[in-house]
Amino acid sequence: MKTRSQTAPKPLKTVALGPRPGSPKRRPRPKPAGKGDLRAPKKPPTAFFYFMEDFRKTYKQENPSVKSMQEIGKACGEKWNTMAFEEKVKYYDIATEKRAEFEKAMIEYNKKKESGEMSEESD
DNA sequence: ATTATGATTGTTGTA
DNA sequence: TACAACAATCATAAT
Repeated sequence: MKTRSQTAPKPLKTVALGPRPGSPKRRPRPKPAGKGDLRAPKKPPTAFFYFMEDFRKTYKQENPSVKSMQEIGKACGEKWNTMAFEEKVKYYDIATEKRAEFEKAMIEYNKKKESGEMSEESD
């Protein structure tokens, strides 16, 4: 089975990967306190995030002194850009599968919503 | 105690 | 085509 890098072949493009034009402060995330749509499937992490999961472990092992994620984030980005495409494909595959699952979950979520989630809140 | 912020790239939706 | 917003993480600052 070969790597099904469907979306992998071209990680480039999109908008300038460098300094994005006009990047104002990202709006603060809504407080999780409101248990509104906890059942709504959230966007799956991207390949980069999966890579970060592994990277964090390694990074912490070699740099137990590091504290915040910011340094790790930079290190991740730098490493990611230097990573070989073949190694990236591995993460792209995971992300791709997760996206498919996410879409499926979204469909079921919509169905459930129409089913009776609106009038009766089980649980 | 609780919440927002900081940085990183990828994916997606909208105009 | 191009931009805006959001995904996880977690120490830190602020209230």
